[in-house]
Amino acid sequence: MAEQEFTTEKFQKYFDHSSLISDKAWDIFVSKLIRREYPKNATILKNGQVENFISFVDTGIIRFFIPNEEQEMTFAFVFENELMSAYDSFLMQTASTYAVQTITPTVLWSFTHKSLQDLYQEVPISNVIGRMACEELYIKKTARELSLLNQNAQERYLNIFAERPMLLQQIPLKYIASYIGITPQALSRIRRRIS
Amino acid sequence: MAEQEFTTEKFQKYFDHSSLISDKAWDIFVSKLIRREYPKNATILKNGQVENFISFVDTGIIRFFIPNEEQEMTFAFVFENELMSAYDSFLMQTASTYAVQTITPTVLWSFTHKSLQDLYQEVPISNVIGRMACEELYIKKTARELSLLNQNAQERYLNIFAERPMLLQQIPLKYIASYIGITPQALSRIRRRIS
DNA sequence: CGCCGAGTTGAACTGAATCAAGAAACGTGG
DNA sequence: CCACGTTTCTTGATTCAGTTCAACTCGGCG
Repeated sequence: MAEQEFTTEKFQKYFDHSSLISDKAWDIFVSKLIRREYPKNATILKNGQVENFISFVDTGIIRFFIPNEEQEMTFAFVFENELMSAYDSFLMQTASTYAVQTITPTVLWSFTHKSLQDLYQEVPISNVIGRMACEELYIKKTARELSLLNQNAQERYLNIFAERPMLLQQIPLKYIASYIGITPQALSRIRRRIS
Repeated sequence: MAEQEFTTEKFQKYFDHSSLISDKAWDIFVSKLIRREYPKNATILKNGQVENFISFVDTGIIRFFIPNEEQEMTFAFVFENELMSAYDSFLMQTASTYAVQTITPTVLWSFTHKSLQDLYQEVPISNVIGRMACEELYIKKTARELSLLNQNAQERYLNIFAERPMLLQQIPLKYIASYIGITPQALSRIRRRIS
């Protein structure tokens, strides 16, 4: 099997820190997993397409953005050991309003929509996957909403910096700027002020 | 049964617009529903408490806010025919970082955390409830994130106004201001400019 | 009747946008 | 491996939306 040439170790650690899931269930999970690999700056999902996957990021950095506006807007980053999906598109199986792209070379372990539905039927405990995806994505969005409401740009930048000091160096400033909600110029000035 | 004195009609319409759910399943659903009623300005959930419910708003307007900061911040409104929960607290069963309060007299139909877990076991289709809650809440948050990122205060106000012209009149301006992310003074000026 | 919170209005200030131009880094082809 | 062009980042000057502080109005309620 293709899967066995690569390790799903990180994936398993992520989902089963408390070892609730039997070996048998794991075998089924893993049999449905698809390994996807991308170089840097590769498009994972175009806006207008329907998201077909919930993916675990084994390696790499990914960004979500809205293109075609006068200037595109990056509104999310996903890092190693996190779940990733254009979740609203995935849930409703409707066209995504945003696009997804790699920033660095990326390896994903993905469930398709169909295989996840199958899993829900076959292996009740696989609900943890759907639930954890929802939890992770929802909690992140809540945190972000609050950050956008009651922090200013500099505070937001310092926060990201505190959480991901080194990863940040791999992300172009203009993406970070639009994520923070300011222009690249403004972010450049903030950076100078800090150092 | 207490439930039968009141009508769960709106609730049923909301969940079953395509009549997928059998009468039998509905009976089980309804048997687990708890009716909760509040006057205006009543506290539904204090920050620090664990959210025990996913609720359907039959009647009323509710706000979510973060208290105890120098000035509290309202970050969400929920209206009639929508689902409502301090969902991150509910999912993880951890203390909520925010509080929930009624703005107008309110009637909720609520599932407890426990009864929802039971339902998942007994009635497979009840997953639609969890999924629809997640969908609704997630999609709302996504829309809001984008609004906070690429609209200014005036655009955000006009949007709410377009979506909920009359409901808005029932919500104190200061709540709307903090929801939009500006001061009441600034919102007052925006209003004048518009009319 | 007077108080109090909510909303309005004004003036000074500030953080970030915009416009513009230069410096540094990056990739591609010769 | 260098030279070139393109993109990214920095810096400056100006403008603007929204904050802050302060005073005043209005409506509801004791």
